[in-house]
Amino acid sequence: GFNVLHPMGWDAFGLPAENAARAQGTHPADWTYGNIDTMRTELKSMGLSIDWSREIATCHPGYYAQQQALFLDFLDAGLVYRSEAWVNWDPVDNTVLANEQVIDGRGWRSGAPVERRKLPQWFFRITAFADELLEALSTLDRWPERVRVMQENWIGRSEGARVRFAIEGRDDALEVFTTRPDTLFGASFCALSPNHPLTAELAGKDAGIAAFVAECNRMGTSEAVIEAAEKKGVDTGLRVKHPLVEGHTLPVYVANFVLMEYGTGAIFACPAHDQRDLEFARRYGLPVIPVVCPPAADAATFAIADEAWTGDGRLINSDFLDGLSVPEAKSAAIDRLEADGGGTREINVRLRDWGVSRQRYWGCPIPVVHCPTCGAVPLRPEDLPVLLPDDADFAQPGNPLAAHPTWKRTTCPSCGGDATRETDTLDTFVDSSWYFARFCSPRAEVPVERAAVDHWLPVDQYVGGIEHAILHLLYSRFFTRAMKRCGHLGLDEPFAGLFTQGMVCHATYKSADGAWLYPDEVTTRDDGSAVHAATGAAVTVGRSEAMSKSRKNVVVPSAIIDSYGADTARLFMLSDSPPERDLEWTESGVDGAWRYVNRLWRLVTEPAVELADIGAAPPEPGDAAIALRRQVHKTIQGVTGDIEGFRFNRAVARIRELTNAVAELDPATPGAGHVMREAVETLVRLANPMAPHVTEELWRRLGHKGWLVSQPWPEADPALLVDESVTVAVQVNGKLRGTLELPRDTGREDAEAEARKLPNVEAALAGKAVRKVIVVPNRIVNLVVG
RNA sequence: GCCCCUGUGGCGGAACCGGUAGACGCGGCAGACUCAAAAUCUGUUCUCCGCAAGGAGGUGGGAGUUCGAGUCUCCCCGGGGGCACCA
Repeated sequence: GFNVLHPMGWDAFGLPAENAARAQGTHPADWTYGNIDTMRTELKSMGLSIDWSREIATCHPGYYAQQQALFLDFLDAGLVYRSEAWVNWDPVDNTVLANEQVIDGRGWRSGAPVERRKLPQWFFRITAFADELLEALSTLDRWPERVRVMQENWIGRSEGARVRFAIEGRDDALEVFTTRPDTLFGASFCALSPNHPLTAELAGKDAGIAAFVAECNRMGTSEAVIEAAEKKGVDTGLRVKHPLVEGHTLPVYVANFVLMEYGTGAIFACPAHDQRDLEFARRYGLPVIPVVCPPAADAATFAIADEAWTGDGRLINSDFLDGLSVPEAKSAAIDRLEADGGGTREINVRLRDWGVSRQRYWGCPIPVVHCPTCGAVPLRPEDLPVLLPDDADFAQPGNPLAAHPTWKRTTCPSCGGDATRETDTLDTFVDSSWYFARFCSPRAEVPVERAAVDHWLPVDQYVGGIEHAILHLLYSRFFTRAMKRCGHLGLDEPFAGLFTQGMVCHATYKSADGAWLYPDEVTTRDDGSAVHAATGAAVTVGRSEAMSKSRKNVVVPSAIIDSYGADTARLFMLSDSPPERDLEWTESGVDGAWRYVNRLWRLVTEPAVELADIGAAPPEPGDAAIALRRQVHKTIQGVTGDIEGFRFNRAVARIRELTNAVAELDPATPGAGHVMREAVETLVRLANPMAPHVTEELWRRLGHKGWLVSQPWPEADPALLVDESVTVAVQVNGKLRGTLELPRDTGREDAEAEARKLPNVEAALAGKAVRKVIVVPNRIVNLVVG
């Protein structure tokens, strides 16, 4: 009864296609469209009711041309810029690598040591929306809490102050960001990032500093390296003036633990209350002055040993801050700094602007040209699209677009002179950041038709894996806001409801030579050991993990559908595991679903009781028939609620319970034929979303015309949802001693009296005085004895 | 290190708001049908004591709140995930 848009599309640009092209000599487009055809066929065979008329592929010019138009709009709106940035550079493959593609400091493909390089890159100004993106998380009440928390952490807002330290003998000041202005009186030095501009300036004149910076740049950026790295630095010789203590100066170091990417790239250090600062201070013999006294400590004797105190307490050794709590002192210190011009209140975010340049062929070309006189010039909208050349050479390393002999040659839209195209393509996460909007008008000659998106968006129910919690879901939220700013959309949030489903997992198999094996290459012997089916060689069974092509622990849907049918595959996937949890794929589980589908079939085609004709007047039903009717209607209500709440495993369990009850009905019960028809039809209707094919066939066999899927969803009769009698648990001192069948809503006194009559209860009471009686109507009677 | 989630039979998992723990399924065991097997069907299946009726214990461990705790609180342990030299 709902008007539902349920489309499907392909996020089809990206590295795998390009790597396959390099490895197999196929064109990325051929490889990609071939895979799409295979997957479309498999999805269709599952019977997923997808609207294929809206199918899109992000690698199709019809899609990425509109993405280029959006890029130009964003550029106009100031949401795109070009800037130099440090990147991971693979010197063998001649490309930038994402952080995830750098393993132990080496390129994942080439194995070459990765270099840090500064390159001009295109950025989306996602930080312009940092506050909004954080604030609006609280409005996403149909999102999982943990996804909101993850985004909150990722944005990483922290409140603090920007503090200026005037440099002795110079006109400029060193600016630092701190969240602990309360500890300013405990400052014993300042430290610069090795990549700080001032560091670069000093390194030009000081070989010692230059050598230290070079050493830092050689160090990998991997977690393991950082973890093990010691806090090291070098004194610059510069001295800065303490902003709150007249005449007090602090030394300035370059330190390896200060990041250029966060804050101002420089810090002031209070070793007593920051562990890194403490380690650094101990190494270089710098003062450690406690300024926050823990609640349990004595201010007169409190001293720092090996651990910095980062908790709350009262301020000491801090002039006008003495005696204040940490939050009070933070506020008071900033007030003083603002009054003196020594600093300002500042909020910092961890979120960085989104670097979208990739030195890759198989992605959306960036619609910009580089002109020797005009610089980087965006194309005019009428110049779009910029299409990928079909004849790129994948045999050579590096970016095939840059290496193409003619593609990049063009003229400047501004001056008309010779110019070259931008050869970087967009990060594939850009492609997936607005596709949901494109589905509303998939063939439009503009990125989105406003009327269509106003009608359909936001997405009412989004479904995706938890792995998208930060990247895709944050980028899409940014894109929606950016598109709104450019007039394409009228809303801020793309996804009103989000459900994060689990992954399908399977054990992994490895042969003795370390090669991964597909599950169907492996058989299990009677003794439980696994062997290679063809050779009989021993196989190592690894732990179950998410199915992935690289580990070969995959079972292709078509194989299951071929042997069991789509209904069995669907039913199995829904049966056991709640959808947000990972699903362990086992053959035995599939067998169980297969048995159920067959059982349902037999129940309808060979019923134990002849089903009453549709519309025949029912006789006076027997008790068993009445009870089954009640269960039918409770099942309708339960399954409906379970489906709406994404508890598909519970819904399947309820359907199976009703199936069991139907099978147990005594055929001699008066009215059995009528209740059987109602029960069996209800089963077929409730099972239809899970197993559509067999239930449609059964619907016809039950004598109906037309499609079951077009029938309204069954509705429970409220009169049949309440039982006339209820089972009440009877406890003595909270321990179960028996149960009672009582008429619904039996009074407290009557319930207690009945409870006391139970033989077990009498024995348990055994003359003891009942001190207290708790009666929860229709549920429990608890007799408390002294 | 910080943050979040999670822990229930041999296994996947049920259990609304604190009220009969283990629904439903898988697997196992026993039986029916069969020459036999497969398929199917029936019974049984948390642990211990007991012929039985029944009793005792039991939701990672320990405390607490409560008439009553898988569910709430605190501490600890295990598993998973996120962030991380973030100032």
